[in-house]
Amino acid sequence: MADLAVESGMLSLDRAILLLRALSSAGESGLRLVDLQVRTELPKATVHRLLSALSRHGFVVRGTEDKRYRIGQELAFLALSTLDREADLYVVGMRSAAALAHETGDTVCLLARSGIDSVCLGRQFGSYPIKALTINVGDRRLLGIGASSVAILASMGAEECDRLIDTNSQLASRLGTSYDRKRVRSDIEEARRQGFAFSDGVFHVGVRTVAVAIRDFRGEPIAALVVAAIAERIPKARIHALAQALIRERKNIEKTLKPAGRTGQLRVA
Amino acid sequence: MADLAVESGMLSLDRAILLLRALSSAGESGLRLVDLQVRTELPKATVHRLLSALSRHGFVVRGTEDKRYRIGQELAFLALSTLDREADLYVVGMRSAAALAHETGDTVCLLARSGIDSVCLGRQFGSYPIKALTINVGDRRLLGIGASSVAILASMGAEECDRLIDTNSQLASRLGTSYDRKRVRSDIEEARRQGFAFSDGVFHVGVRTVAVAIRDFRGEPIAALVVAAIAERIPKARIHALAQALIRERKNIEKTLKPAGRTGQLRVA
DNA sequence: AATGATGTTCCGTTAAACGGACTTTGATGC
DNA sequence: GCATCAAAGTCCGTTTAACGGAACATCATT
Repeated sequence: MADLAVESGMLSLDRAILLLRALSSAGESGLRLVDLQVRTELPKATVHRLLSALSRHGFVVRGTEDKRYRIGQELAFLALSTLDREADLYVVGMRSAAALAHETGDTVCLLARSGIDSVCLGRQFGSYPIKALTINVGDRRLLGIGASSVAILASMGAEECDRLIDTNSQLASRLGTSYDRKRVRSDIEEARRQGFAFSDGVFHVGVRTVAVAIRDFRGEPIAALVVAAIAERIPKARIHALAQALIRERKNIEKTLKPAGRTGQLRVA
Repeated sequence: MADLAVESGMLSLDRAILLLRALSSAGESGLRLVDLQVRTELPKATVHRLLSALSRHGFVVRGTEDKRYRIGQELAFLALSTLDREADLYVVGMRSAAALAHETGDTVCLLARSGIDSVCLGRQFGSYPIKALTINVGDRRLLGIGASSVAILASMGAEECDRLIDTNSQLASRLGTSYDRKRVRSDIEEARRQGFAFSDGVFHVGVRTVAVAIRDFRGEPIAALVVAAIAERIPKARIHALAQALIRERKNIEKTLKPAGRTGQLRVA
């Protein structure tokens, strides 16, 4: 299973969560049993058994017409109770995102790290009429793809970073999507040197993005802020100004998050 | 474990979810290991083992200061991908809730059924200056407590209804909270006769509520709409008018939900 | 320092998950 | 209609990994 799972014990749970992650990445379109087989490298019977169990609890649902598996409502129901906690990543992050969107005129996204990928928590649009809609709320992307996840990789420990690149490139090759290790590594180098990540059309041609990672009190990256716009809006000369603005907001966020007693919680309201 | 778990196989997963449910009900304040022991009637070692596994994945977190367990962010991250689907319970339900709040001037909530309890999905306030804040978004309540969950119980099959009353009263007694089976049963009778549920100060004294259940295409109750206000606002004479309005919206919702191909999904936006 | 309550780890037992092989379903083509 | 293939679902003997009682550790309380 290419050690996508975490270390020790509670195997069935690990696998169940592996499936949920895969389904979550697939989003609205859902996945068939085979797809999940490929993605998780689990035997068919196992996938089937786990999906049945997850269905019973409403964590997974099957479409009535197309018989694809999708994330069920129960997950959201359980998560709702976490959605109105204060002083957490979402509230603080989105405040910064809004400020940046207003200031730059471009699209700003807040991403969180989640296992081997990043999730888009929210977006803010600036006033510039051509919006770069690179990512939707809830979208997941393997760490390594896009400036924001490069920024996240760049600010974590080298071992973990390497492990993730390995895992993700294997997974990507299994899925037939592209994941150029060398390129990812050099992007990370670059990001470490510069203090921010920059990407030019890796995901959508003609779109440039600048990103910084946000770290928790231990220094571990937990999220990222990214500004996106069409290439013409982000000429070389502007990159640094954007980076500065991002770094400023990063500082704000980290300062606000620091004294939080409990681990930062997501808020969507 | 008082058969809180569902039938067959995948025991560890069932138990893990049992824990998540308990933690979700507890909300912001979290729970200690012992509390979870009591709530789930699982042996200490088992609870501990499961919690460790859930922590590893971020489904559960422990406060850094107080060492209580709470629902982690990962659940919300996975659920985010379901949050922007169209034509689903949340969108449709909240539209009705808004209409009712506007029309009645009172507080209207949309609840969904989730296992042995109901979850508040959203609220809408009317113009009347004294708001009945009986429940917050994400709050869970055992089915049987409050008009909305009585409405839900009243429109499900008798066997399932009985089973739930048993399970919930046992659970309530374990937790030391009140759950009067006889009363619940007679409330349900009443609701069946009337076609809506009414309650007077069961949860908060001085607050009256009127509720109807919302059923899916199979006729199974999946949600409820409830109007809440201080007792003076809901004299006998007004109950029927409120019920009529609720029933009207219930029809709207059920009609809209019916043709939906995929199972209704939650949307929070 | 002692007591009680809560949290964590150990480890032998055994039931429960595992997964290879087989069966069923259903779509596509001749 | 029948044949063919892919995907989904089921069976069941094997073995592993979850289970949980008990011992140990930690923390709070007086």
